[in-house]
Amino acid sequence: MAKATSSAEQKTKKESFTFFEDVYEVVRQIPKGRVTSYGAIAKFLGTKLSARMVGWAMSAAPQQTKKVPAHRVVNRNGMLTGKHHFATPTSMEELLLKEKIKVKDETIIELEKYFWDPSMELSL
DNA sequence: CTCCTGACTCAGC
DNA sequence: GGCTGAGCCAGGA
Repeated sequence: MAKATSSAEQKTKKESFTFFEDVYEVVRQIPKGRVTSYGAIAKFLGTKLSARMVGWAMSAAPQQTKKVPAHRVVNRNGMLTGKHHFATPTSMEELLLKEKIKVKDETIIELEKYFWDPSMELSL
């Protein structure tokens, strides 16, 4: 999908943050009660080899003007690896539980059931 | 400017 | 079957 920031994406300053916006945008499009992995987003953005960048971009998510449901983003195993980066280490789990997502021991149960692949959903 | 680290993932042992 | 190493890009010290 084309980004609406095409005009604001000019190289006036830096084009690096483009990657960040893409990540946030995808994450924002995650339906309620669904989750995705860094690798899925990374692959969707074409940086499949750098899933770290996705998670790293998430660390800057709260810095963004627009809120990003980073709690819906987990690692490939469904583990809430980034819960410690939230306001509280339990906020992520609680948010997921509110989404009717089963979380046990910092890990999402039946991840494939809640899994939401951007390259699949947004591609269709 | 160089080195290290990081919310990941895969391959190898 | 669990641990380690390497690859990825970007930013901070």
